[in-house]
Amino acid sequence: MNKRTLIIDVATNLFAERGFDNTSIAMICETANVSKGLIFHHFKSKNDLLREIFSKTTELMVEMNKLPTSNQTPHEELIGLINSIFKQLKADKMYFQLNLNIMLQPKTREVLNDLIKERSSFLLNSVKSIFKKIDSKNSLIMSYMFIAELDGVALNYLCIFEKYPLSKIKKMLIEKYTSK
Amino acid sequence: MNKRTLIIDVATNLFAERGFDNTSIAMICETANVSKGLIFHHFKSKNDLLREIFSKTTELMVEMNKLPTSNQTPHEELIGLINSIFKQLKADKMYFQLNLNIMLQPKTREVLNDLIKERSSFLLNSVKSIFKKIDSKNSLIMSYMFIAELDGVALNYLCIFEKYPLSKIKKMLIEKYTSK
Amino acid sequence: MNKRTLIIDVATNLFAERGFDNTSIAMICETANVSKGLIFHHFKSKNDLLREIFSKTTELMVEMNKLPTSNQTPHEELIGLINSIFKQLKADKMYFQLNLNIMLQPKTREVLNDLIKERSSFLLNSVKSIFKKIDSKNSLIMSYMFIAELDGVALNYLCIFEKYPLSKIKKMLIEKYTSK
Amino acid sequence: MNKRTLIIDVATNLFAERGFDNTSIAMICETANVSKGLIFHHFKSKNDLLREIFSKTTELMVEMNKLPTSNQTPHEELIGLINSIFKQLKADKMYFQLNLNIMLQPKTREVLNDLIKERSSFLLNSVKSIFKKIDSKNSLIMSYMFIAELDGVALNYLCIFEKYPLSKIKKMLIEKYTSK
DNA sequence: AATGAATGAGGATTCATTCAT
DNA sequence: AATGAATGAATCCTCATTCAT
Repeated sequence: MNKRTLIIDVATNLFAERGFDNTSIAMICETANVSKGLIFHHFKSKNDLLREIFSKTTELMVEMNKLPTSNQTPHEELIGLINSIFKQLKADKMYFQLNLNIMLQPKTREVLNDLIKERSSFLLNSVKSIFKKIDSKNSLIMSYMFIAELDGVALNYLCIFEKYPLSKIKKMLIEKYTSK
Repeated sequence: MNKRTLIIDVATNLFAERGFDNTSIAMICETANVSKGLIFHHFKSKNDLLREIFSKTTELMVEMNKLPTSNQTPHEELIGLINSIFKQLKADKMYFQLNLNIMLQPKTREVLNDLIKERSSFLLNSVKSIFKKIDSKNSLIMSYMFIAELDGVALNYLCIFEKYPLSKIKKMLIEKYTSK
Repeated sequence: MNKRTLIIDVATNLFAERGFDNTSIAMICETANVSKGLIFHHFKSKNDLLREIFSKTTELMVEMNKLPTSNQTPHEELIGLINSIFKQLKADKMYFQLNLNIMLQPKTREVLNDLIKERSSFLLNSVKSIFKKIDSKNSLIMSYMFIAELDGVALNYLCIFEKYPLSKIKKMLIEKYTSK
Repeated sequence: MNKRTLIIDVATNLFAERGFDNTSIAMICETANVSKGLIFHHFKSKNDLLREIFSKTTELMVEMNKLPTSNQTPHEELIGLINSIFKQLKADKMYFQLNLNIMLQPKTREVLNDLIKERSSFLLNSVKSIFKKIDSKNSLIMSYMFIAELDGVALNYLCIFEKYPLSKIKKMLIEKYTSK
């Protein structure tokens, strides 16, 4: 594996597990078995490394949204979206936590400002393009609400409640967006 | 004003504006015009100061929930809750951000672990006691969903979207919980 | 018990157990259940407290040497001295360690300089007055040797060897100073 | 000269002159003209630096004991040992004081615990292997006594008496171990 | 005699980053 | 591409001491 990629991988995991501020370059070096020099050879700074990681995730999200949904009804599309998000939520807890984390911390927020805007407007548009087919007049507000629901569930599941009834919540959401 | 209280006040503001990790003790001292020693005289550590701040907020939330709602229908109670939360959300943006922030960062999360559990279970029970009067069978899951919606809105409003249609969202939520 | 005495007692124990530098005034306060102010009311400084403690020990040693030995031979006197020192060595390990400790550390050494000289010359004279009765010509050098032996045994017993054959060493010394 | 070695050298001198606790990292930096960072780049901690220094001394002692003594009688070996120790005692007063000092202070003692045991058992065995050739039955106790005498003399010379008759003491010891 | 708030200097350690090789 | 020595500012925290009450 390419050492540059290795560094990104290791850093992503450590940032997710320990937080950005609480992960030192030295720690990344030890875990990845590379020298400090190499990290600064590949990335301009620690912030730069974070930006790269954030971008990668955005790219992945964009990619996922390109999947063909041509012969699905908008409702089916929403269900598909819900399913895939809940699946990931379970699989990559840490990863989600990292993404919330760095968007909420003032310091990292500033560093990622442009990338956050870019990603969130992409997300909003993706969802809106589905809701438009259902109710073109209220599509914007319904998209905001849809995203809020999913983010809220993620937040509560990941960081607040101990025994979160994730599947029941999912069922409830699916029902809601099937019938409506 | 008591210097101890002053320190808490100043620290709360700085933590909210700059994040916990990115606020040094020195910065708190300068802002509050007290010596470093005094902070450690009153608080065992920086973490301890954070815990005190977090606890204070919880106390405030508990206090707010004690307000008499005896002659309200459960639906009216929910509307009241939504209204008060949206009002605060607008008034104390930074404060909400701090609370999300420290619950999401692994390091602070660990420090506050017990207090987070305590607060969230109190919150869940408060909401559940309202939903029980509406639909006792599904009260738990409906409470989780209600909290997720509010948290999601807060998250999106505070940290993700730039021009968030907060009042429209509020109206939508109130409608939802009025009719049902 | 007088609080002044209490402070001396507590400080002595802590200094012995943890070393002078590694014992903070705060720690003494907690252990003795007195305020910081009180310590500085009774003692000019931490160093002053140490001097008082050191002096107390010297006084004790002087006191012990006043015991009547009128009808003993000089050899019997030496045996008595050896016995009493070994007895104390076993009983007050920590206390001996403290005394060695503060005489060896440059910082505390300086603080106690005059008191150390005072004590050691008293000790030397005490021992010499015994040896004079045995061999007046070599009494000085024999006294130095005698003290070195006892100090060396104490040092090795207290701080260096794990299973020190203290009683065998004692027997050997007693034999040596009986026959000669 | 290698900077790592320089740091060890400077630290050794300062620890000896001022005591471990009373020597700050900053002081070492100034004296050695290196940055604080470099010290922590080469040594995990201040304690780690102390351990390294202590180990070095032990190594030196082990090395010295490897000198060929094949055609010497055991008595000659003892005399040689006494001579070399008294020579060093005069030459490296500070160094000896440091070694006594750190073994007596509870805090440093704990840090060096394993190394102290290692060194002292090596020393005991070295001496014992000589005494075995003289009096195999009492070799252990005689070794303990021999070490106690030397340590006691060192202690008294270095830290207690002002005008110590070192050469007379040495002569006395040599006589004792020649005739016996 | 006794308290505890308040200070400020100094402590070890961490860390992102640079640079010569 | 890769190393690791070297830096210096910043960080949390400790501590003896003072002072008003």
